[in-house]
Amino acid sequence: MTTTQLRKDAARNWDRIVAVARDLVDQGIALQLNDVARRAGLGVGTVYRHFATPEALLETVATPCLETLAEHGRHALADTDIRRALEGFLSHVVEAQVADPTLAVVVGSATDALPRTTELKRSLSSAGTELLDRAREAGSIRPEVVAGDLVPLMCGIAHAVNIHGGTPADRTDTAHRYLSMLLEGLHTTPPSA
Amino acid sequence: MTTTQLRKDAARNWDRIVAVARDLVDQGIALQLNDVARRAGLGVGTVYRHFATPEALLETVATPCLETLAEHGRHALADTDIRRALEGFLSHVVEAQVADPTLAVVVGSATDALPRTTELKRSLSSAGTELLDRAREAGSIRPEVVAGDLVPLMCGIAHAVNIHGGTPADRTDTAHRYLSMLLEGLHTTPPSA
Amino acid sequence: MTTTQLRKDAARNWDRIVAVARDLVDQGIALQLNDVARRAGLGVGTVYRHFATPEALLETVATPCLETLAEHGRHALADTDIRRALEGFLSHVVEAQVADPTLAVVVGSATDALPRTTELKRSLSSAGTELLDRAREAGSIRPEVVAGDLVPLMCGIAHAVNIHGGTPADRTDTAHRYLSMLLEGLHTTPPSA
Amino acid sequence: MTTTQLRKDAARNWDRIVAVARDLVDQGIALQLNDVARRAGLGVGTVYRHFATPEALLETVATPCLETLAEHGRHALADTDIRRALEGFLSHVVEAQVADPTLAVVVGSATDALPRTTELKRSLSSAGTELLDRAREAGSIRPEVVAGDLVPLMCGIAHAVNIHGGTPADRTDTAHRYLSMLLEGLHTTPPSA
DNA sequence: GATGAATGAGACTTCATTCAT
DNA sequence: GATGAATGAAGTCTCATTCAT
Repeated sequence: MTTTQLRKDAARNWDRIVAVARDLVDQGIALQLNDVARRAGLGVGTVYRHFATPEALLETVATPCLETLAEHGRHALADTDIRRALEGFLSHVVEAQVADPTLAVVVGSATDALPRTTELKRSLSSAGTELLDRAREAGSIRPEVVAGDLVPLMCGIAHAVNIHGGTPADRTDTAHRYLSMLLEGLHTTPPSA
Repeated sequence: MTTTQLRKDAARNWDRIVAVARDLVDQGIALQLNDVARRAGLGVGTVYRHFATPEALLETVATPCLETLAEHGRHALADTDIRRALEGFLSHVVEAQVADPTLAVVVGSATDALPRTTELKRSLSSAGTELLDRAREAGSIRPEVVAGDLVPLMCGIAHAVNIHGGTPADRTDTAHRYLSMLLEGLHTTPPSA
Repeated sequence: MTTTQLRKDAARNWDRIVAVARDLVDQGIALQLNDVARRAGLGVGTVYRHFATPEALLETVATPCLETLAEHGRHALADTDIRRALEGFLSHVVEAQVADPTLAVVVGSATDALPRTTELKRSLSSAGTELLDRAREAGSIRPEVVAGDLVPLMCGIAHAVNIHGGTPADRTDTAHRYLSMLLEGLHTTPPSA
Repeated sequence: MTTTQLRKDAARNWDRIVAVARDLVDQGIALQLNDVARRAGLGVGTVYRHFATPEALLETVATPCLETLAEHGRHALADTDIRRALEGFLSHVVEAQVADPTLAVVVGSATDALPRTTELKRSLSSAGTELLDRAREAGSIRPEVVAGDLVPLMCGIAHAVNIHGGTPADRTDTAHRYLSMLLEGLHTTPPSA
């Protein structure tokens, strides 16, 4: 019950808008509320009523992914293998960012349009921080890496993958390669030592 | 003498346009030729005569930095310390990218507006490739890192630094930290081993 | 009722735009959507919403005349006097073209912006073709005149009248004179023989 | 000696400009003095010095054709076969107009940029008038056709041919067909009677 | 709530003409 | 005379947002 219950038709419109927006971002098309409205077969005003700004819509589109990632974070925190926990979590994050163009924007942005976004980003951050701190305390991570570096580094990898380009499968591969390079660098000793 | 030498007044305008553009990009303002013309106190047509597209102007603004980097590349190739050569070169590249917002765009773009840009980017690429190959052959770089990864990774670091934020000095620091993490990951053995 | 019916205010604007455009073409001023918007006291966007291109507006302005001509064509086809039918129809066409500058452009253009225009031009063409074929079969038209000549010849007469100039009344006279010369030439025997 | 003798280099430039302009009009490209200058490898100022307006250049390009036609007019006036004289002259005029896009514009225009153009147009007109008057007096032309109709009718035919379209050869054919239709209409009795 | 017409600032670009060199 | 850089008005078109229906 995060919000007032919408009337049934309003809810249907909300769903259509979000679905259309999801399609657009997946095709790499920038969100324009007019455009979204036209494609959804709705009036512009309706879209504006539901989403005051393009950012709000974008964040709404990104929310399910963020929720999934937050869920992964919670699972990772329950993992007793400290190293595997951190690496698995970061792996999920990078994979998601590479697969979903909205994440890079939302995660990298300093300001949020929706409280829910802020909440989810905080949840992700704190999971990452906790996992990193544990690893650092366990001596498997170099001490100069701090919590505030995680988000930038993940966004950096996503960006590097975008520059590198390729098919979706290539991109996932590249993302894992880059992440593993970075992890090498973060660790005090190579994992395969 | 109908060479590429500009008339004195035209050269003055060219300089003003580039200077204004440089100011704008340093302030993080997107280049718009109309806007540049107004701020430079020139007619729009004048700006268009010198720079057919915003991209051409942006690349012109970036050119001096690219030239400096290319020069560094040539120096690095003359260095007999293979590891120092590569690291020094990458360090310069990342520092420049972090200090100058135009570089990230120009280096990361798949297409160039000016032949000079293409030439410089190629020069940088080949220097990087050569340095990387030498290091790999010397056994100090993991074999899975290939030449095509250098540009994406440098852009990724620049992006990470932008997300991290901070004062210019902070940003330089962060860039070096991130680069050294990456280098750790690229190397077969830690440098301080 | 999401039909093509415009909202009342939108319809009022549509009418104003078309009226302004009609005034302009009657004064021999080329249609420019910006100009039309200014004169109609509307935003440019409004004009663009209604008419994507100057051509679409021009054709809309021409449409009523084309419809009247098409109607004449249908009447002429019902006339049992084959010669009178053809001559009356062409007379109407030439008179209209001379009185309305939009017709020459729309009729003479190889491409149409509006489907309605294409439809009307086709209707006119087929009426003309049918009337001409009947006359040729009746032996009153020289066999070398084919359907594809009608439109060019009508446009040619309109153009000749424009070159000749004069008051509107003069122009109508001239048009009839030129048409009757042409008809003399088309016929196998002079009508007054 | 219609003009002050040009310096040799100026004459060379003049020739180049006219040659380039001729090429352009033959390709159906509108004359723009900037464009002409660029293609001629000359400065805009040079073109402006020689031709104050695009019209002046266009008329200069058309001048040789007009002179040839005027010459034909003089020959026709010497022909004792009155009918052949008129038809031959008009045939030349129409053929020229169809082959050379500049003629339609220059002949159809009410105002001239160059005195030479006015002179040539007058010469053509008077030849046409004289030939027509002779034919009318000889009783072979309907009395209602007056001298002022010749230019409009020739332009009308040229325009009709343009609308009709086709290859250059087609166009010449069409022009002759249309002219012979018109001549049928102008004559009191068919020529083949 | 839903609709979509209206708005108008503002970006981009072209081009005829002038004038300093 | 020749050059071509500069000008800037004017046109085209887009789009985020508002508001009457």
